[in-house]
Amino acid sequence: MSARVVDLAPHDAEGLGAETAVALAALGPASTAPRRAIVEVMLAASRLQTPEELLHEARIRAPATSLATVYRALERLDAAGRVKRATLASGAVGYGYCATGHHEHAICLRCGQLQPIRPCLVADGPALGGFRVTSHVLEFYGVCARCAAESDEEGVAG
Amino acid sequence: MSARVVDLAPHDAEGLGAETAVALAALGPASTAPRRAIVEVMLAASRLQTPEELLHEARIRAPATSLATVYRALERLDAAGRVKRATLASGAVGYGYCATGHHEHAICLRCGQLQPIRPCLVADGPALGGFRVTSHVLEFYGVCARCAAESDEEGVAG
DNA sequence: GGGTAAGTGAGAATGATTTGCATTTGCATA
DNA sequence: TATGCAAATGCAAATCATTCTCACTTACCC
Repeated sequence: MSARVVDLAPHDAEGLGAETAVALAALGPASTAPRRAIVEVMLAASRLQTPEELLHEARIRAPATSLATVYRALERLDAAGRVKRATLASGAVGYGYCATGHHEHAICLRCGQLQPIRPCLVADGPALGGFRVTSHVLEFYGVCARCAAESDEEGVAG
Repeated sequence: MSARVVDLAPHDAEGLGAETAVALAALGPASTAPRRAIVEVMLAASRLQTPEELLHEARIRAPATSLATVYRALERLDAAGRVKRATLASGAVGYGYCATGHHEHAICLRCGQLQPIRPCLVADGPALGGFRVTSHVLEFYGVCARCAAESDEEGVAG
């Protein structure tokens, strides 16, 4: 990557409305309360969440939502290439919404923060010795600025 | 990636002996038949294999090997950063040995072929807006040359 | 060769994820 | 606005990869 300047994309509130529509479309033609709730929760979050967490949040908006529906939604969003799944340091599995459809992220293993990287560092196009690339994933794992600051404090304190 | 020339690394038979030692060391101080079998199977394979497949192959070399031991080995190798885990197109989960410790691969979703990319396209070093990178993963998903050729034949035939 | 800690196999347990099915809901049409 | 139908849902049971338990075996150091 040499000295190329790369930024983490800021959380983009403006695009939320349009992206909500995209996500709902990925779930199917019907717009139901549980689907809207799940999609809104995932879009509002800037970090990976467990299915249980998603369920809890979604129930605030649509109380009858069930865990099965959360999984069904994740399955469809995943089929549409819009879901990032990762195992966090705690061992829990987190899911996050991937608005760009490009899978280049910085993932904090401490808090699950999921930040897209822009511009994309890698292109899909080139053939690798006859290998036909259909998609790619670039992930940087580590500790986000906030978690790093917290652990620094702990280090001083303890 | 612009027009940078990148190659898939050829399967490196010469390094197998040394790498076997590295892998066994990652499993612990004792050199047992099941461990040697599992490591040899993983190193000999150029593609992702399911735990069941690994067990089957390992039993050819060490008949008493059990699935639990395969998982135990995978766990330790993973802790050493030497395991690549991916879900294939079939839905099966495949594990492969990652000799370089660098996780830059081309993965064929059809047959599970796992080829390291050299040289690495990405460095761990740079800070992403305060994000401390500890590791990264770059994966190109697609269809390897052989599977592509096969599906072309099918296309002509059918 | 003997002692001991580590490694192992078998099977049970676990827990995330998926599925079946009766019921409910959204949406198009009358 | 009322109605019909297909899609969506909740619940609970089923599935299945993975992990754990424990009695037994093995590798390794002395």
